[in-house]
Amino acid sequence: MGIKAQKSENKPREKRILEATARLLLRYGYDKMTMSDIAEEAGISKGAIYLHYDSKETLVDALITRQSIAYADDIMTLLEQDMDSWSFVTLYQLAMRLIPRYPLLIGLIRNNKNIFGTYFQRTALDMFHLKRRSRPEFLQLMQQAGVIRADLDLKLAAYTLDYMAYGLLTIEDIIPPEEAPPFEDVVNFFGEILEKTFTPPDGGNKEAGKAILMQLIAAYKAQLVAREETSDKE
Amino acid sequence: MGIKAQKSENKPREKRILEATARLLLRYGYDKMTMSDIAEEAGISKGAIYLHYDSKETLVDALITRQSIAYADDIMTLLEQDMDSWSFVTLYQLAMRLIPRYPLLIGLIRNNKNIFGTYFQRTALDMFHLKRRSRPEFLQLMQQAGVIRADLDLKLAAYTLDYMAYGLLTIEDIIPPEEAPPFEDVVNFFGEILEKTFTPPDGGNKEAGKAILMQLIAAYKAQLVAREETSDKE
DNA sequence: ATTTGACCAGAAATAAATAATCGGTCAAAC
DNA sequence: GTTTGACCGATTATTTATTTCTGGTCAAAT
Repeated sequence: MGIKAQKSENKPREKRILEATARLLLRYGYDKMTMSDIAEEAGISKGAIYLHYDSKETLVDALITRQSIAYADDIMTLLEQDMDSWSFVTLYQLAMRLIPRYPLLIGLIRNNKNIFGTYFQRTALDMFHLKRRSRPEFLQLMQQAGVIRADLDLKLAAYTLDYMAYGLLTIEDIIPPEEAPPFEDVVNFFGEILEKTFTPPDGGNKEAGKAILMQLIAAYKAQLVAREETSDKE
Repeated sequence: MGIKAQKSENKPREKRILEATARLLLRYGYDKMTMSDIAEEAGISKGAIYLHYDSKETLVDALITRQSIAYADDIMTLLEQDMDSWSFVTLYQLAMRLIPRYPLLIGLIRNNKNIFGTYFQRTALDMFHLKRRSRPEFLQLMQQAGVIRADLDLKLAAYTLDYMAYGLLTIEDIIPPEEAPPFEDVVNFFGEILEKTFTPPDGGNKEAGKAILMQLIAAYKAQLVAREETSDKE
């Protein structure tokens, strides 16, 4: 494992391949998008793609990993900006506010067959951290730090966060976006709900909570980066 | 319109047809379920079905209407029982608590193609009140009665109720039910969230709110019954 | 008056044969 | 060392012909 011929180090080209793939995935979907399409969109030859990735599948794997990292980065950046007004809720609010920047990740979470088609049958989905849900263990750390109400059942809280987030991402199947209130407002109210329901009245030790949080996100990102670096097949 | 040959008044048989249809819809789905299947399951001949319904489509229309009425009845019954401990939230909590009794209605709300298949292409979906979402106008009445916080943006509130309910009904696509907390707990917590977020601190005039509510549900049910009675095609 | 089930035409499924496409390779070009 | 694109086997799509099935009807039976 890992002694496969190493891949090209031509980073700019790699980036263009990934960007082309992202565009075409959204436009055509996994099954209709051909490797030739990608090459053309990226302005290179088909063979060049295989200088970077072993297969169509691993290419999409890499794209997803890349976007997950970017998403985590986005969240961390804005979390740091929000240093002063931070609460436990900020993380979830940011996660919702920023996810529209990554329609592919939305497609992943939603199991959008239009976008991913047979890719879902080929790849072990749960390898992606994204597919995993809010972990009660994480909430427990937050609770111990005092930024989540002590009397909250954490499995219930995690489940609630999950279905709210999922509902927010899928409700467009029922309500056309043009009938929806501004997304910004929806996310703000979402945060208000969490604040009123999950946060203890006194607010808890916000600094401690935030420290733990940043640590966890950094660990998560490190995990993603590690996967990106061992992207050669076994 | 309406001068079509009137249908059989054999109510017990009608009921058995509808029950058979409900079972087979869930087992086979609309497209795989044949009229002969239904006849056999109901223990009658195929022709007998057409003594009650003009087509497969109107049969399913009728079934949905029937179940919608039953659902509304269930809610009203339990609302009346809850006379004393009532709050604005009770309605939504009951609606969620009772909906699992009506898997077909869940399928409708979710646009479950497994169950309804091509039926969705044939029928104007929005004829079903169920498909319509929380109406801000309804919330406005509740707000005027004082059982909803005065400072709440009602379009936002309606949208939030919608995506929460939708998320609750669809999250099983992501989280297998056996990993979920007891549904009863989830619904209770759902109610707690609404209570904390939507209800004014003083609780408002609950009697007034409840009176309006019962009136609206009765009107809704009357509308459904009316449709059931004019179920002959134009 | 009711109820049935054989029957019909159109729709849908199946099968077979053929054509087109695509993921991936690698000798040749650069 | 890099990059390319013609090429290959396998999968997938298209076409055509054939068969089966199904929603709906109605003359006959009850």
